[in-house]
Amino acid sequence: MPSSDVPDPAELLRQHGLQVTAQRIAVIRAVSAYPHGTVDDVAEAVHDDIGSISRQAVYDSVGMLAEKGLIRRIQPAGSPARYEDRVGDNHHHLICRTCDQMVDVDCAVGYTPCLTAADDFGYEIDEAEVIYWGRCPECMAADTQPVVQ
Amino acid sequence: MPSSDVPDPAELLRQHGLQVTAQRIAVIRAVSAYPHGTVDDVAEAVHDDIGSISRQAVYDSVGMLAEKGLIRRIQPAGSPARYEDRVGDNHHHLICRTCDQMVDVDCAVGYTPCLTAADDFGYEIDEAEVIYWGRCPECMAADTQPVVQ
DNA sequence: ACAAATATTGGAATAAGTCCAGAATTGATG
DNA sequence: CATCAATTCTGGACTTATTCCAATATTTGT
Repeated sequence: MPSSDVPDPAELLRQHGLQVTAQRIAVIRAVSAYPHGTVDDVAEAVHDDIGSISRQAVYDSVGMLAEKGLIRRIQPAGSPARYEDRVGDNHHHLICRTCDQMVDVDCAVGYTPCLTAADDFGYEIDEAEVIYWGRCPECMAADTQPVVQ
Repeated sequence: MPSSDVPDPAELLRQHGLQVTAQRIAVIRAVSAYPHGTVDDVAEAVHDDIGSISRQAVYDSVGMLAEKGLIRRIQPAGSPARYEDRVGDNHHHLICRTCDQMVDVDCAVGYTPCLTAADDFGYEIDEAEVIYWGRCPECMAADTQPVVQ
């Protein structure tokens, strides 16, 4: 992707009424570089990028960015919150139960909600979150290796 | 449901090779009485039932019961782990983003996985977890009340 | 340059879950 | 019924993830 296609983080922040700070720019870059990263992953990447950042600032930044729709917050069962910059296509995730590896899976519909509940109980449903669980090829291969007696 | 239809917790435990203890029986009863309860909810219910139980014993019990398929562990984004005794029908959940109220939604298929990923990446998929997010009727009504200036 | 508003810092605190040694209980066995 | 091994429970300590908070720093508009 040509660098001209990568939106300027500072511009993104301004467009959404957010103050531009070095920390926020670094957080955006970190989330882009490491999809599905945790706050710790992001903090580490930011540390490598601009030298240092408080955990509070990471929490504040990802929270604000997610609220504005600039990044997406996901949190599969048993996981801390994770962040990705692939937004707007309602893609799903496929996660290995053994090694926790996660891959993106396109949504057949492409927007929310992509499923209809059998009964909506009068709720105004805005999203059908889908997570596919299973085992990745590597863990399947490792699991079925013959046991040496 | 006639009480004869309610499986005896002790018998359930024995059938699954688990030792029968007062704590485990009380945990099973608590999860049945309070679907979608957290460990704290269960501990409180058990406390009312048999007087006392350690948090560790609650964690151990629900963990073991879930492993054996006697109860189900769910953990929507932003929530601690929750437990329910409605197992085997792959039902989904509908959660209010405002008040966190959760209701069960029947699965159109009734067994896992109930959806097919656009690309399975060679994974062996055993479940498509679906969570519907939105706002419940009460929160919708409260939100659209005219603002008195 | 200045000042208000916002953001960051660096801790303290809370919530959720795990680890652990010792005590208690369960259930098989004789 | 007594005994004992295995398992479970207890009551803390500990870890991870996230939030709270006062003081300080930075951004941005004037």
